[in-house]
Amino acid sequence: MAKEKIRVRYAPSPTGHLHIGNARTALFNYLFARHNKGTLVLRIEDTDLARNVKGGSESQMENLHWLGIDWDEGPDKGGEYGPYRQSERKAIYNKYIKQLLDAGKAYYSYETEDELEAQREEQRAMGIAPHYTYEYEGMTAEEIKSSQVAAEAKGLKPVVRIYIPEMENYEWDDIVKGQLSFESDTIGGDFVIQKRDGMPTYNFAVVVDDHLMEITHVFRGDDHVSNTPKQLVVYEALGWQPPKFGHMTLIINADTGKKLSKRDESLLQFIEQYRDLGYLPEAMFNFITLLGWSPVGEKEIYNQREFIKQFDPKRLSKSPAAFDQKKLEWINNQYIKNADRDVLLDLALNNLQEAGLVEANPEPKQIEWVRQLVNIYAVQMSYTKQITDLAKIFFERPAALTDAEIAEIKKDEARPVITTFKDELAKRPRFTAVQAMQAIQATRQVTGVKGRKLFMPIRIAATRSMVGPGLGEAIELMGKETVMAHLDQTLAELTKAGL
RNA sequence: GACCCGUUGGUCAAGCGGUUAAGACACAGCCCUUUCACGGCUGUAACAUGGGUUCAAAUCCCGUACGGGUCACCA
Repeated sequence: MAKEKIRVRYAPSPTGHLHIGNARTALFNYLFARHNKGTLVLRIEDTDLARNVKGGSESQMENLHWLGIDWDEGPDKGGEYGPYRQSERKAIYNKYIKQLLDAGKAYYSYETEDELEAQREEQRAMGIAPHYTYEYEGMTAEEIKSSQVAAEAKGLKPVVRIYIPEMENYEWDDIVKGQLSFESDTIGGDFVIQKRDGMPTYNFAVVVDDHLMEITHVFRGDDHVSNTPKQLVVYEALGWQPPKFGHMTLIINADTGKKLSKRDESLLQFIEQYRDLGYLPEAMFNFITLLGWSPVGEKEIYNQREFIKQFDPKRLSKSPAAFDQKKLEWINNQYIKNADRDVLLDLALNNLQEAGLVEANPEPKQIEWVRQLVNIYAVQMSYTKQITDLAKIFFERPAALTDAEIAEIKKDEARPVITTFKDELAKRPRFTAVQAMQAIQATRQVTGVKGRKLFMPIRIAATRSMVGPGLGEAIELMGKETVMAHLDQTLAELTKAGL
C-alpha cells in the first residue's frame, strides 16, 4: 500500500508583517514537506475581520519568498483544495455548523460578552479556572426554546457553541512533546464555533480546513497546545480523523525569558527589519532553523538543501530557545564573507544611500569605489548596514585627535615619518594602494623607522584613525586630496602642540 | 488561581543507563599582524533540587523549587 502523501500547512493570520516566530513555524513546515516530498499549503486565517491588516498577507508571502520558502498551494497559487483564504470559505463552515446544530451537538447561545466577562471575573475571584458554564443548565427542551425566543425578542443575536462531552479524556501523541492529555472538564466549557458576525472561530475553521485540505501533520507553536483538545472535540463531533500534531516551543527573549511579544521593542522581531539591515536570507534561514532544532553533526552552517535532507521533527527541542542576537550576527558574517560581491554591493549601497552617505544616483565611478569599500570590509561586517559605521573615516570630516592617537604621534620619530611620507607620496606617479605602500617603504629607508612606529603615525596622519582596513587600500580609497589634507592638518596640529 | 509543558555552562545545544558530559555563539588569553577585523590555538564555565529504582543515573520514577504556555464571540 502506498504511503499516504504528506500534506502540511502554514496558516498565518494577516495581522502584520512576518514575525520571527511565524517564520520559524513556516520554515519547519517547509522543511518537513520538502524532506518528505510532500505538499506545503499556505492558508490565510483571516476570520477576524477587524484585525486584518491591509496588505498583511502579501507582505507575509513576500517575506517568506525572500527567506527562500515556497509552497505548493495557496491563495496566490491556487490548488484543488481552495479557496485558501478563510474569509472566502464561509459557506463551507456554515454547512458544518448547520450539521452540528441539526445533530444536537451545537447550540445557540445568547449570553452577552459582558455577562461572560462578569462570570469569568467571579470565577477568578473564587480561584477556579475561568470557563463558560452552560446557560441552559437543568432546562427542558421546551424551556430552552422559550428562553431563546425571549432573547431574540430582546434583539439579541446568538453565537453557536459546541457541546463538550463530559468525563472524556482527550489525548494525542505529540510529535514534539510526546503523550499529552486533557480531561474534558479542563477545556473551558462549550466554546464558540460561530461568532455573532457569522464568521467561524479559529478553533472551528482550523479543523474544517485541515480536514478538507487533507492535512496530515500540523506543526505549530506551543501556544496551541491548549487549543488542541478543543479541536479534537470538533473532529470527534464531525466524525473525522485528526492529523498528527507537533507543538514546537516558542522563541523567548533571552533578557526577559518570556515569549517574544510583538510589542517588545528591545529586540527586532520582524524578518523585514533584518532584511533592511542587510542580513542575508540564507543566513536567516540557517539561524532560525537552529533555533529549537538541532542537526546531527557538529556543523553550524548548512545550506537549505542540507537542511531539507536532514530534517527530522524528532529533533525539535522541547524547551524554549532564546533568541541570540550575537549568534545571528556571527552566522550572517559567515555568509557575508562568502556572498556574491554584487549582492553585497547592492545591499551596502542601499544602506549607504539611506544613511545619506552616498547620493541617490551615483556615477559608475562612485559605485566602483563603494564596491572596493565593500570588498575591504566584507570580512568584518555582521550585516551590511554596519558599513555606514565601519567606514566612517571615509565619509566624515576628521575629528580632533584622541588622546590615544596623540600618544602615538607624540614620539620623536613621528614628525619626520609623517613629513617624509608626505613627500614620498606626493612624488608617486599614481595614487594607488601599491604606490602608497611603496611610499611607506621609502619612508622607512629614509628615516630608518619601522614597525608600529612607522605605520601608526602614517595611519593616523593619513586616515585620521587608529583603526581601519589595510593602510594601502585605505589611502587609495580615501583619495589623494583627502589624504594630503589630513597629512597637512596633522602636521599643523603637531606644530601647534609644539612637537 | 486552574490545566498543560519544560529545566545540561551567560546563550543555542549534543547526549537516550556505564562518556575525561560534545560542538557553536559570547567572554578571556596567546599567536598572526602596522592597527582594527579575519584566521589559528588555549582557557573559564553546566546536568535546578530532594528522594527513590539500579552494581551503575544528566539519562528511568516520585516530590519540591523555579521558569514558561493557555484559560476570548484573537488567531
